[in-house]
Amino acid sequence: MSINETLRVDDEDRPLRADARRNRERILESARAAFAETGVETQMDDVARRAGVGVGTVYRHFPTKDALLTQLVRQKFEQMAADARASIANDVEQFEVLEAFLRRSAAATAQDVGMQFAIANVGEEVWTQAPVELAELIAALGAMVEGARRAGTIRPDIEAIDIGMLMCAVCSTMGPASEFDWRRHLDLVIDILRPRL
Amino acid sequence: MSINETLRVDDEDRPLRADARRNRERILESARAAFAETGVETQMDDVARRAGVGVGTVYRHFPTKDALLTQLVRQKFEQMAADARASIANDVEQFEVLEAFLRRSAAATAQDVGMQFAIANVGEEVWTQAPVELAELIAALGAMVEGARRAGTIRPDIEAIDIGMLMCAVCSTMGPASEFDWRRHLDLVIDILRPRL
Amino acid sequence: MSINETLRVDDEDRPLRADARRNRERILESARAAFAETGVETQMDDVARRAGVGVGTVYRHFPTKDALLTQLVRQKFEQMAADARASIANDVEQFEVLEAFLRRSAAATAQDVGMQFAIANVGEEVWTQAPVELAELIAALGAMVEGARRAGTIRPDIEAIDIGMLMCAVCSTMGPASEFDWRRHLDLVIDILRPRL
Amino acid sequence: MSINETLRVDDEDRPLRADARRNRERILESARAAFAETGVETQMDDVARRAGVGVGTVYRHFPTKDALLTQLVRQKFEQMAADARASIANDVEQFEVLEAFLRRSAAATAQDVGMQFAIANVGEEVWTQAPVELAELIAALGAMVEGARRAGTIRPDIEAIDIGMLMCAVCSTMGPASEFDWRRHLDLVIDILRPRL
DNA sequence: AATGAATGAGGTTTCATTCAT
DNA sequence: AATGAATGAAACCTCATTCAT
Repeated sequence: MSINETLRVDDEDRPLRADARRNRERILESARAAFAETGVETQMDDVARRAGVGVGTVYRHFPTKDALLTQLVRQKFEQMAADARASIANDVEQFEVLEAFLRRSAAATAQDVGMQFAIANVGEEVWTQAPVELAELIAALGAMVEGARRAGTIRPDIEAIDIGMLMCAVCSTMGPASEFDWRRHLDLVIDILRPRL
Repeated sequence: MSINETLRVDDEDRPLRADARRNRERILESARAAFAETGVETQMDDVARRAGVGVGTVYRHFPTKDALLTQLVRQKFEQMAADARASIANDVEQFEVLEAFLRRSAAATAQDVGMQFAIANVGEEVWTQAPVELAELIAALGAMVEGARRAGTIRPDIEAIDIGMLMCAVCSTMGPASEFDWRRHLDLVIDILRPRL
Repeated sequence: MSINETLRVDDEDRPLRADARRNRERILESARAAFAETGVETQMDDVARRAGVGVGTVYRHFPTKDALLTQLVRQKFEQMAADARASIANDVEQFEVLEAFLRRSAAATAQDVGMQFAIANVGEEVWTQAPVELAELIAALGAMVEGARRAGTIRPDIEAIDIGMLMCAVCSTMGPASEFDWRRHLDLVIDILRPRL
Repeated sequence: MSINETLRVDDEDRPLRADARRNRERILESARAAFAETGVETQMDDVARRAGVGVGTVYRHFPTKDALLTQLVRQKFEQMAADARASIANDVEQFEVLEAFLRRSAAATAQDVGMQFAIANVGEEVWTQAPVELAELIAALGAMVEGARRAGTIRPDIEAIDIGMLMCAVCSTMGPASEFDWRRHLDLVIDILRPRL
């Protein structure tokens, strides 16, 4: 969670009281778990129960079920972006950095497919609800791509947004009942990224 | 739609009365449109209204909202499988056949993304609900892959199921609010399929 | 079924065509079985299916579910009345005739409790729907009571209607899940009827 | 209503908030009235409207229409059992106590026949849904029977369960449209209970 | 600030009855 | 006369959200 996040409520500018902040964390945590298990149809009461608070409290922090879900999405992208930025710092060959990042991210998502699908089911608007975090992620990916391109280790026409798209695609084949093998999918995708000999 | 489909009800062996068959068609057609527009939360009453029949009639033909959705899925796969089979008949280079099929299918799905997402939102079980149609589609793809492999025009480790997976992935990036360009996605995917030089 | 019954439809004065009469019989028979098994919530479609006719045909014969049930009630009382009348003919001690009749009727009803409860659940109006048949039954019981009273073998203040009431009461304790032993109930009832020493 | 009842929710161990308890009472009261008037087909919305609450509130207190009905049954038996126990306390001749109890109970039920029939129509399972309360009632009746038997004022083979059965029978002849005179029925029943001279 | 009871619009499904074939 | 497809008014129940305590 970003520095911004821990210090401020969504719309107001007052920092949260310590207990309120703790509640907020617990709610987000419970929501993540709940949506992961039950999918979008998870009920707000469930989230509240898991967090050990009343529904009212959940609503005090997130005015809407959608708002809660959105926050979850934001966090996810934020974490990925942070991870991506951190990777770049390490001074190694950039394609390898990128590949490692993709494998790490995919594995992480696979841990949490329920959540992933819950998010997807909200509808497309999710993307538009976390524009900042998404932009940051794309930026970080852009840096990797740039580095790799200079080193000639990536297919030259690949852009950062392509990477995002392909990752999303890989995640889309992860469902628990999925007939598909997302690791195979990821391998193929990484192959696309390599420059043709 | 198969011959079976148009002539018989699911469970019984009597052909449907002419008017009943017409209604059934209209319901399916309306459902397709409705789900495309409104997504899974489309209400049965809406479907009925669009089809110009009472809800009861919808329920007479499809005992459950899920059953209706399932039938839609079945039809979709059936159509794709039919298309795929028809393509093979034509005696041309098999990779080209495959590529053309993929472009056609993707374009068709793009016309109907709402439906696509409605289906996805039912949950993963969809796959298991149209096993026959799916198997037929995979079989047809298998024939193309086989032909192309013999001709050396496809990456040799590609299997029919990979094609299915990649197509699903492409479709998953189609959403109306999607930031992504599925045509680009498809191009990349087709590139994966080609043999490395 | 009375002579009246077999020759005429409820409201009209034309005799039924042979096949129509056969259908009517089958519907009544099926209805009896269906209500016995499933209780009042039996659906008209079920009755039709059992009878091997369409719902429309059921409705042609009985304008209403209630009408069908009513007819069943009528038949039941008619049969009992017929049985009662027949018993009297035999020239034996009248209390014994009565007792035998009660035991026979109760046993018969016990065979068919489902039907019995279906009838009860229609609501009280049932009584008012078969006034003629009921009156005939009461009349027959009256004859027995009269005979027994003259012989001094029945408690003198007992009237025919009391017998009807007590029989109904016995039947009400017959339910399949009933904790009660209706045979015991019947024994007690018969004891009431005897004159106090 | 037992002390338990008024202080606690069915499944949990927390006492109800004052307003919730009040609502619960009102719902039960309204339900009693509604079922009395309209019978089993009374709709949950009606109950809610009468109680001046939303349907949701009714469902919060009683998860099912059946659960609501069951609670009504429970209360009824509980009240009768309480009445029976209280009667015993008074130190008079036990047959008279029993007779008075029967007359009181019958009269009370007669006030509320609709309810009585609503209950009956749920199906036989009602008995099994209030086993505790029923057992308590039978126990109390047992005490009376025992006392009377020792005093020789009751027919010696009568058991408590017989009393229960006969009471049910009397109630079954109470319907508003009933041709029968339940007071007469009750008189006859009480006569059975007396010892033969 | 937190709680959880209350709300009630709506969603799916049923089934007695009608009516075109 | 018979058929069974169509109808659509309910019925029950859910759950996001509000609001009194």
